[in-house]
Amino acid sequence: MRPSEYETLRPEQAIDFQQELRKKICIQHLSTEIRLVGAADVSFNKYSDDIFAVVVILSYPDMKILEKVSIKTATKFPYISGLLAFREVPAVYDAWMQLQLKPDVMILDGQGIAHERRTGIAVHFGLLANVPTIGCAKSRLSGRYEEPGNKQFDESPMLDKNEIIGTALRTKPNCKPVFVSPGHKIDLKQSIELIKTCVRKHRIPEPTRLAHLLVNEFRKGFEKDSSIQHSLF
DNA sequence: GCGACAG
DNA sequence: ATCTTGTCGC
Repeated sequence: MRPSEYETLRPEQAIDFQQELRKKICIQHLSTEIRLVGAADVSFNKYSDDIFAVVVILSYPDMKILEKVSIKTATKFPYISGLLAFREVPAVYDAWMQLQLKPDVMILDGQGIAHERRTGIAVHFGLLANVPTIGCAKSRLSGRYEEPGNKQFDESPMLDKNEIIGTALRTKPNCKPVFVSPGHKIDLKQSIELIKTCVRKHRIPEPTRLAHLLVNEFRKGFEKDSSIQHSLF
């Protein structure tokens, strides 16, 4: 099924689709050298079906932006906890297809296998685009965990049904941890290491943080001011 | 039945 | 996620 058809699915059918995706999950060591890291984020306007998406490609571990693709489309699928991918992946995939550079690994804003059916947005996108992915979420969806220590890079495993599904990672002292879990074609240990390497001065790792800033900047460029909105893009 | 609930 | 100013902490 194509991403553009997701909006035709009812929640129950989306869950069935996830059960199929679950059979294809591939969590393994990534042996290729990582030189390019990508990140995606989406943004919305309240009460609107418009959805804005940005995918950025950064050099690794330098964290310099090498490419950016911004797109604006529409979404009918509502936000439902556990079914986030059906709302956001279509737009991210549109942007992905327009990239000149393809990253060695992509970071998605949300969970990887740290999901009730192990099919968070990072797993979903990784299988769709056939690219290694990591889920880096700002909050927990499923799984239990002990609060990690308060020193930088202290971590604590996320457990669900006797499985380690991710790690709560303290990227900055006195800041809430981020929740890291592998999505596709990479393992948890490598996922954590890559996220650590992408952290600079902020709680959120650079690729995701920049994608977030860029997509909001892109969205705001469409705000009411018909007189100049064309000259901006 | 009640509480939890990525973005 | 979005709506929003000042404000506390490093």
